[in-house]
Parts: sequence; structure tokens; C-alpha cells
Amino acid sequence: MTTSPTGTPAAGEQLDDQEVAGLAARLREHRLSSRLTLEVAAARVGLSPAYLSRLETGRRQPSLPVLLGLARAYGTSVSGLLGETMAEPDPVVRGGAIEPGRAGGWGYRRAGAPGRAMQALRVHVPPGVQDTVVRVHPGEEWLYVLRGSLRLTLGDRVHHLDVGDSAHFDSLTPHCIAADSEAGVELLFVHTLLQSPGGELCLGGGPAATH
Amino acid sequence: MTTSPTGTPAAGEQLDDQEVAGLAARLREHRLSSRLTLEVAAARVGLSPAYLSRLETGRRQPSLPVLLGLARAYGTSVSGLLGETMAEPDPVVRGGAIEPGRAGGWGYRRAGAPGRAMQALRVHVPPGVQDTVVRVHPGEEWLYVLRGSLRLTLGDRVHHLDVGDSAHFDSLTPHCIAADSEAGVELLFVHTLLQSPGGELCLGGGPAATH
DNA sequence: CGGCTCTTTGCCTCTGGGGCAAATTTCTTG
DNA sequence: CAAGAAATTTGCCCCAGAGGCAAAGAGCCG
Repeated sequence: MTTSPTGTPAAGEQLDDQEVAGLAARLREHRLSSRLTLEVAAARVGLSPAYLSRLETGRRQPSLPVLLGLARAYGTSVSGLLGETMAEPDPVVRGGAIEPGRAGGWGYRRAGAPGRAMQALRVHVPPGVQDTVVRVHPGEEWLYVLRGSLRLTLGDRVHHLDVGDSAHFDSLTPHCIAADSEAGVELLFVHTLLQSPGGELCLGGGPAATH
Repeated sequence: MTTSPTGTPAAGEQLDDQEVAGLAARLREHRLSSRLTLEVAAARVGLSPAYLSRLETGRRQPSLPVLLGLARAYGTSVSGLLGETMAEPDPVVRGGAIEPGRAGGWGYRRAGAPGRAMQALRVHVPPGVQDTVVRVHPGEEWLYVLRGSLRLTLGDRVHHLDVGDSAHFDSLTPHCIAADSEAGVELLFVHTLLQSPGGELCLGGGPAATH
């Protein structure tokens, strides 16, 4: 891109140096933490050490195949290498605004864009409660068991979770939860409503354009 | 790669057609679900419609900058486009010990499925850790203190959270966290990535498919 | 200092990203 | 059904840049 061969006015592009610089750093970090030499690492991915050096110094940027190869070689994901908000060493940097979450009660609160929201609740499910039929809607759900044990049914599979375990699933999957211990179960529940970029919710049920 | 100019025996490379085919499909899927035309979408990312078409039909593969641009434009992450949902039919993640992270002494443990819009981690922040400069990005974050106490700075305000407290805020707010107790602090972290451009495509009197 | 290993840099080649414009297909309408 | 308009695909071309090789730096140790 940048400048087109024919002399294009060039469109808005530019590889967030931020992003790329990070990539370079991360690549080196990964290699070093594995105590590999450029030569060895390069061989692993099928590259020349010289080129790998350039990648790590940010003077070149890998093509997709190479990027994938690197990710695989280092046992990470591409997004990991790119520092895309994911479980990665450096990215673990966020903080939060305080919320008057009262102990024992709920720590529920909504913030930011009203459109798409993430909601978090602390729930206590008493023992006797029968399966809760849960609505299926687009989005994701995540939960973490704080106390007691939980029986989680996802689709046709039943999972058993104890303290410290967590689950992450698509809300479209039919799901229901129930306590699996005498004293019931206490858990943190976070869910989002969003997904699908354009979202078709705006086009009413209409068949939208006959085809 | 492939074959070296000088005549290299060629290293092991090959873009998992699997992966690339998926990318193409996903690109199209995203664009269509946003009801955008090649032309519009291409303009958005700064590409020519023709090229975008090629990407969506898998006859070309995007360079890194382009890939990033596309991900941003469609409100997804690169890993999303690459379908890095990673083998994970099992949505349940067991507790287990937190691994001592390398970067800055942070320790974290993924507590949810990777490659989704919502990410969950269990993090351990050691006591001495200095404030971490945090990047601001669109999305929401939520955290819950499992053990220890936390000092978090949100914008210019400093908050103090103890076990059981939680916080929920917009990721755009400059924020950073630090342990506020001897033994550091352990917390659950959940965050989402949102698409930047508000969904203005389908609301209001938009020409949405007349007919 | 002279060798040894690891990393960076100069230089060169050729692949393939990517634009433009024409061709083709698809949906509308008169 | 043909004329038109809009959207997608394809032919063609060009050059930026991926990526290899080999030589030039850096550290290290005896």
C-alpha cells in the first residue's frame, strides 16, 4: 500500500507503529524466554536468522504465513503476538473505577456505552432451585464459582464446577444452572449482549430485500 | 518465502489453507452482516473494492497492516478474523494455580475461552509492582477482588477495593491498578472489546432496503 | 589478542500485495 | 424482456517489500 504503483493518492493506512513495535518486542521476548538463539528459532519456523532478527527489531513485518508460523512455534496465538487484548504478559494492565459493591449483596453496575453492555452480577443460587431455563440470545456469558459447586448444563452436556472453576460460552447455547451443593452456590456472572457487527435487529422481522 | 530468490531449498511454509480459507469467508461474512458494499467497506479500510473482493474470495491474502485495518473496521480482532477460536469445545476452565507471569511480575491465568469478544482472566498482582501504564481502548472492563486489596486509579481518582468489591468501567478511561496489600492482590478480570464506529448503518430513516 | 558464538546490516532477487479499469454478473425498472 | 444501474470479479501491470546470503559488528572467554 502506502503509495500505489500507479500513483494512487494513497488511502488511510499505516501500520499502527504502536502495534508493530509491540509485535517486534513480543517476538523477541518469546524467543528469549525460551532461551533460543536466533538461528535455532529461525530454523524452527523455517526462516533465516537474519530475517528473524529484522522482525524482532521491527525493521520488517512478517507476512501472514510467517506470523502464523511464529505464533505456533512460540505456542501463542497471533493475537497474542499482536498484543491483542488477550491473555498475554504485558496486556494485563487494566484498572477499574470503584463501585459501591456491598459485601454479600451484588456488585452490579453498568458503565460506558449504553448500546453494548457487559453486566456482572454476583448470584447465589439456593440448593433446591430447579433448573433455570435460560434464554438464548446473542452474546457471551462467563461465570466463576465463588463458593459451593455448580451443575452447568450446556446444550446436552452437563458440567460440574467447583470453587475457582469458570466457564465461558456462547449465549446461544441452551444453558441452565443449578446448585450442586447443600448450601447452594455462589457465583459471579458476567454476560454481554452484542456480537454481530451490524446487527440485524434494526431490520424488523422483515425479509429484508427480496432475493 | 516459498522459493528463495537465490534458490533456497525453501523452508517449511504454507499458509494453512484452512486458516486462510476461513479468513476469506469470515471477511465476507462480516461485511455482509454489516450490509456494506465492497466499495464502502473498502473505502473504510482504505483499500480498493477490487482488492477486497480478492481477499474475500481467498485469491489474495492481506498483509499485516491491512489485516489490522480490517479487524478494526469490522470491530473484531485479528484473531477473530483468523478464527483463532482455538480448539476449545470445553467451555469450562478449572481453577488451578496462577502461573507466575513474566512481565512485571504479574501472574495471570486465563479464566475463559480465548478468541472471543469477552475475555476473562484471573490475575495476581504482586505487592511491589509499580503503577502500570495502561492503554485506553474501546470496551468495558470489570473486575472483582478475590484476595487482598487493590488500589486502582481511574482517570484522576484513586479507589480502594477490598475482597468482594468489584468495579465496572469504560476502558477508555485511563486506568491502572496496583496491589495495596502485603501479599499482593488476586482478582478476576473480565473485559470486552467493542467496535469503535457506532452502529449508524441501520438506524433511523436510513435507506435500508426499500421495498 | 585470536577465536567463538550470536546478532545486525548491506545487498540483491523476485514474489505477491494491491491499484485501475474493463468485463461480467445481479438486481431494478421502464 | 431489454435497458440501466449497482455490485462483484478478473486481466494486467508495477513496485514495495519479504526474505535469503554473506559479511560485518558485538560480547565472551582462555
